[in-house]
Amino acid sequence: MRMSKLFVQTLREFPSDAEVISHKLLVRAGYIRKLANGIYNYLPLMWRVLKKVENIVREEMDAAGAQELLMPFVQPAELWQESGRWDVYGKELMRLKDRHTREMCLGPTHEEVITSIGREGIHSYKQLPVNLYQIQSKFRDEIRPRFGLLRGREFIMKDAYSFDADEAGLDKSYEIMAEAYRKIFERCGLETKMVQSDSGAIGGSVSHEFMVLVNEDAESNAGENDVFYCPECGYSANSNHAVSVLKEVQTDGKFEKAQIIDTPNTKTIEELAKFLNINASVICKTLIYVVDGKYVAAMIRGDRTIEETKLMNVFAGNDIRIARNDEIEEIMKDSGLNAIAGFIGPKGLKNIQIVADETVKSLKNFVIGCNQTDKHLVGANWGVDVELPQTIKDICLVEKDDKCIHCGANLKVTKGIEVGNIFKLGTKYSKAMNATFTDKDGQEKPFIMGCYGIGISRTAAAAVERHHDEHGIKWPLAIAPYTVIVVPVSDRDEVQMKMAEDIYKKLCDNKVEALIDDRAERAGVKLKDADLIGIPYRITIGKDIKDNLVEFKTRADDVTELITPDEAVKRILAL
RNA sequence: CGGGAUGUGGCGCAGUUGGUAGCGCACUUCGCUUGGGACGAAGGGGUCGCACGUUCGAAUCGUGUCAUCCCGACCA
Repeated sequence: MRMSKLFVQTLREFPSDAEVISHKLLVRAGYIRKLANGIYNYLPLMWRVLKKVENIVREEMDAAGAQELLMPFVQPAELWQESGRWDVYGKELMRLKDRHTREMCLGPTHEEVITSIGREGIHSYKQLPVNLYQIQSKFRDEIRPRFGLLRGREFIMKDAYSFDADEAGLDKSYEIMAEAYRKIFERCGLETKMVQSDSGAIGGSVSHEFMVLVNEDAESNAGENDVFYCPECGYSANSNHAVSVLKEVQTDGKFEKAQIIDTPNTKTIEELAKFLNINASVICKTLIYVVDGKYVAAMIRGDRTIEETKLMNVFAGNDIRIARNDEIEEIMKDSGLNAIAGFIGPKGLKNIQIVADETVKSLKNFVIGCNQTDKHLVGANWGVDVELPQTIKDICLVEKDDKCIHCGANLKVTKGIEVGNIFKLGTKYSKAMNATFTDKDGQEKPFIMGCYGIGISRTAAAAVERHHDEHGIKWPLAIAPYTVIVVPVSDRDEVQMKMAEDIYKKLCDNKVEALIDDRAERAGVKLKDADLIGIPYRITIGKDIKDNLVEFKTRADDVTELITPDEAVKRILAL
C-alpha cells in the first residue's frame, strides 16, 4: 500500500477527550474516530488490526473444534422473556420497537439465541458435544462508556457456546477453550493471566477471566479490574471473587465491660478508632445496602471492606448499591430507632436481612453501633450483648499481603484488562428455555452449556496499552496492520526512490504486507508517522544508499542497523 | 442517577467591560526545502451545540435544552 493513497489522517496533537493511552494513540495515529459516545468508526488501519485479531481467534477456535456461524444482531424480546433476562438485564440492554411495536433488543450477548439454535438443531446425545461461535458487534448501553475501545457501547466480540451431555463433557469443553484462549492471546503478543472470577449477570457457576496485566504505576488507568495473585503457587482471582487468609490483627478489644458510651461525630471507622484510641479491627461495622430494591444489612470487621459482588451473590441479586441517607432514615423509622449512618448496629433492625462476614465471628469485647446517633456500644460480646447474625458468609474484599489460602504466601495485587472470559453456564439457559436432547438412556435432558467470550476490539486496544512509547504504538507483529514500511528519505532523490520502489516491489511480490511512504513530505514527517502508526519494521533509504546500505529499524526496541537492501528484504521474508 | 467542567472551521485553542470572529496545525496554489512533525507568499473553510429571552446590537448576559469529558456511584 502506498502512503500517498492510504486513508489515514494522523494528528499532531492528542485528542482532548481521550484519557487512556490506547484511546489517545489510536485516534491520533488515525486508526479510529468517534461517531457517538462509546461508538467508533474503525478506519482502514484499525480494521486491518481487528481482522488480524479475528483471524487468530478463528484459527484457534476452528483448531479447537468449534464451528463459526453468525447470529442476528437484533433479537426478539420473546427469547429474553423465556430466559427471564428481559426483566433483569437492566438498562444496558438496548431495547427498541419495530414498526409493529414488537419489542426487540440489540444483542449484548447471545445465550438466548444460541440456546434456541441448540434446541432446534440438537436432539441426540450422539450429536454432542457441539461448540458454536461467532465474531460480531455487540451493543451494551453502558452506564459510562470510556477509555475508547476499552469500554465502548458497541464493540466487536467473539462469543462461543458449548453444548454437552453432562458435567464431565462441559469440563472438557471448558478446558479446551481455556487452552485455545492461552494460545490466542499469546499469538496476539499479549501476556495474560487466567484468573478466577465471579460469574456475574450471565449466570452460572465457574468462570475465569483472561487479564492483560497493567502496571499500577503506569500513567494508564485502563485496567479496570483488581487482580489478586499468589507469586508462589499461581493462585489468582478477580477481586470480586478472591479469597484469602486474613492478616493477623487484634480482635480482642479488651474493654472492661459492656456499655454504651458517647462517641460524638464519629461517623467513620477512622474517626471512631481515633476517638477511642483503638484499632479499627476491634470494631464491628454495619452497612446498609440495597440489593434488587431490598434493604440488607452487612456486618464486617472495621478494618475490612465489603466486596459488593460477594454480598450481592448471597442474595442471588442482580444489582447492588449502598443505601442513601434518606433510605437509612426510613429503615430507622420503620424499626422505631433513630440513628444516622455511622452509628448503625444490628440490634433492633426490623424487616431487614442481616449478613455478617466471617471476620466478625472471632471478635471479643468489641465496639459496635447501637442505633443511637453519637453513641457506640463498647465491650460487646456475641450472644451476651449482641446476637451473632444467622447468616455468616465471606463478603470480604481481599487485601494485598493477605495470605494465599493454598500456600500461605503473601498475595499481590495488580490492575488488569479483561480481554476474555469463560463460563460454565450449566443448565441455566437450557432449563429456562426448555432446550433438551435425548440421552443414551432415552431420557430427555437439558444441555449442559458453557460460554466463552473474547473482546476483539478490546484486545487490540489492550495491545496498545501494553506496547507503546512516547512516540506512538508498537504493534506486536501478529496483529500489526502492516509488517514493514519502506521510507525513502527524499522523494526527489531518484536513486533513493528507485531503491525504495525496488524493495517495496520485492516485498509485495513475496506477499509481505508492506507500506511505502511515497508522499512528498519531509523526512521528519514520514519518520514521525511511521513511529506513531507503529509498523513493526522500517526500512529507511537515505544517503547511505551510495554505499548500498539502508537503515533497518525494529520498532519494538527502536534498534537500528545499517545493512544492504538485499539483507533487509531477506530479514523481512524470514519473519 | 448525582457532583464538577467544557461546547467557537477537520484537530488543538484564544476571544477583555456586549459592537457581528481570530491563532497554531491540517487543507489548496506557488516558491523554497528533504534524516526526526521546515520556511515564505497567497487562498478556501465557521448560522460560535441548539432554542427561547434581554438588548438598537449577543460567541459574550439570562433561562431552558442537548452533547461531550471527568469524578462519585464507597465502606457507617
